[in-house]
Amino acid sequence: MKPTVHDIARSAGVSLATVDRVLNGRPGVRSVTREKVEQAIVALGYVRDLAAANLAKGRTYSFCFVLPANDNSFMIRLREEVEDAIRRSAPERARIEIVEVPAFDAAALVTALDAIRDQGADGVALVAVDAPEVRAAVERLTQAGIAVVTLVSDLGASSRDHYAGIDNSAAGRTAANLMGRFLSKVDGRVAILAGSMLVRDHRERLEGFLSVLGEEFPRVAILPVIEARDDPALVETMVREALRRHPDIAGIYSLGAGNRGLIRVLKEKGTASRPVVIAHELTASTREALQGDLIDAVLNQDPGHEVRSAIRVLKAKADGLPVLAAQERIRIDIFLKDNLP
Amino acid sequence: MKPTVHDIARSAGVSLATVDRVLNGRPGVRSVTREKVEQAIVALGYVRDLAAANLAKGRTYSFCFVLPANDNSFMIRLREEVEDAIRRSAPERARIEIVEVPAFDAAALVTALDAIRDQGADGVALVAVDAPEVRAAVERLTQAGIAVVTLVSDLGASSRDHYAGIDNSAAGRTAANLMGRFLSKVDGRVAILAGSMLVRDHRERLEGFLSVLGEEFPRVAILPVIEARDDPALVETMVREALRRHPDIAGIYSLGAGNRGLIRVLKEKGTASRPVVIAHELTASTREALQGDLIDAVLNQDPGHEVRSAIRVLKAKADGLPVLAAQERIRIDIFLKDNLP
DNA sequence: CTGAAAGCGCTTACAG
DNA sequence: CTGAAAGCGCTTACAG
Repeated sequence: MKPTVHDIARSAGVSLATVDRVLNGRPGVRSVTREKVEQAIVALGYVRDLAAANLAKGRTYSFCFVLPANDNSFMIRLREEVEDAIRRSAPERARIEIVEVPAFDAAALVTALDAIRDQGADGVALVAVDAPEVRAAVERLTQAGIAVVTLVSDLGASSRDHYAGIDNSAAGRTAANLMGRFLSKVDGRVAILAGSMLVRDHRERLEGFLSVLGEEFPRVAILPVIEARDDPALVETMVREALRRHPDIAGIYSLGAGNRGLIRVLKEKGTASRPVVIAHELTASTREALQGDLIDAVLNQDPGHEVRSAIRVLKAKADGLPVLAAQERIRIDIFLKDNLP
Repeated sequence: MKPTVHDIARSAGVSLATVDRVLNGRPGVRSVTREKVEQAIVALGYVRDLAAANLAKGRTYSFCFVLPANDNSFMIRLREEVEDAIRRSAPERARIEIVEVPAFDAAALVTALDAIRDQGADGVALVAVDAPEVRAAVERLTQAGIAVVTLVSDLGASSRDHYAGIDNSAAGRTAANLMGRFLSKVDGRVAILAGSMLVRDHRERLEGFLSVLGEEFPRVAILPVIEARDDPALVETMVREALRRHPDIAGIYSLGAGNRGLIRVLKEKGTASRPVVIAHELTASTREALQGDLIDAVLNQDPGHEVRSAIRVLKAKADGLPVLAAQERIRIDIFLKDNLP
């Protein structure tokens, strides 16, 4: 039988309360007593039953997800995944709330984070806007003992406990590698479509893409980055304009959201004469475009995994437990039309 | 406050024991009583605390992993992941055992499965050899109320509860798509390297590869499949021989294991004059080959995810709980040298 | 600094 | 068919 606190108490000749004090590193135990208990613990090979502990504590976790009120498909999915988690969280003694803030708005994000700190919570997950004032607000949260996980987009050099998202620089490099190999002519021109350089994920993808393309496919020319705020309508206009001005565009790397707009333009061009296209995030529209041969590859991050991972990490932090790095690494999915889930 | 069994008992005017009987669908409750309780349950919006239930039951899960005694890197990793899980399983009231059986040996697998059924267990995970007698043994397990999960390689049309592995047909199709696009000449010759046609995963990869290559890259010629039993030494000999007989091989798809042998041959040829190579499973050697430009892409399944997923599913089945399909889908990782983890 | 007792939410003999 | 009581492994006031 697995040893319990009773076994330790008996073996060390102390009471349950004392065992508990030692187990939880609480003060008020003479060091001789503490040592006796510690010896019993290793001698018996005791490992504590966390479920029982949490039950006794009546512990219920309280987490908050701060999400941008962005209406692109990816953010909508992300919100749905959090809502699903909320539905499942009832039996797991966790209370999860969603707070929406305007997209790409550091000030609003800071206000929301400070409000959470004032209310109190065990942990916060946020899609970070990469700005000094956000860094400072996160610092205030961690100072207050609240665990912080960045979601989807990270915050550079901050005190957040964990980042639940993909390596965006690797994603950019991967996109460049595929783009270079998929281009039929070695010396085409490539257009890059981004949302905003205010968020770190877009900046990192861009950087990664440019570096690999520059090193390994030096004859490919790159047009100035098109910044379309992840807005389908704006994307559509700007891509149309770019293709008009540069009819020889051989490839498009869409590293942000709003791909619906891009796909409308591609559809007009037709499968045969469209450029090579690599986009991010598998949504209803990119999936359809992949199947309809309008897009060549989609790099994806799984919002369900990100949300579940963020919650697992917040729980582990709240319990003071280590996180299983391998389990929490969010992978870059590469989808061709052949491996769509 | 979340309602508990006490609240239901009070609200329905019955005892805890009766509430428990209704909750767990146990017999011996008059239907009037049962209905009173059921009404209270919905009225209060009760949801049971599984952790507390398991604690009270003193439930401890007993699972068994049946793994092939294969010494390729992938199987070694898989075993290590199970061992890690065993280490972590102590606090989670689960007892997990590993049983080793000779690789590609249906009879030995059947013997092992029947032994487990006789001993008793809550669930079994096995790397299936796709044979009728294995199917029958699995049937006997599920008949005995033991949950069965196939791991890495599935068992066609069987009564297994779940498959924790990738879609191998999609993996083969994806490999073909990449191969077709990566080949510099549209009309090269491609060699295929497999382990054994006795395991379903290899057969499915082959099928998927051939179908996409045939449809989308019809001018690519395919050489007869080389079957090398996942054995590095054998792989080395056979690949060397193939390259000697067909010096014009432009691509190699290695859909099984034993890639160390393949990589030795590639190293001799040198980065510049080697064929396009797509392989499976990220191991120390394929990783190094990817970084050293000896391999172009590696399709991977994450053994850690597969093992953890198998355990989650076995637990859910043992508890009679639904599995979260989205969470348990094992993805095909595509690694280029740019997105290595 | 230490311990006896009650309790977390559920289940399980046992008695009636 | 139904209920009172004890217990799962841990924690928490409270008393000393």
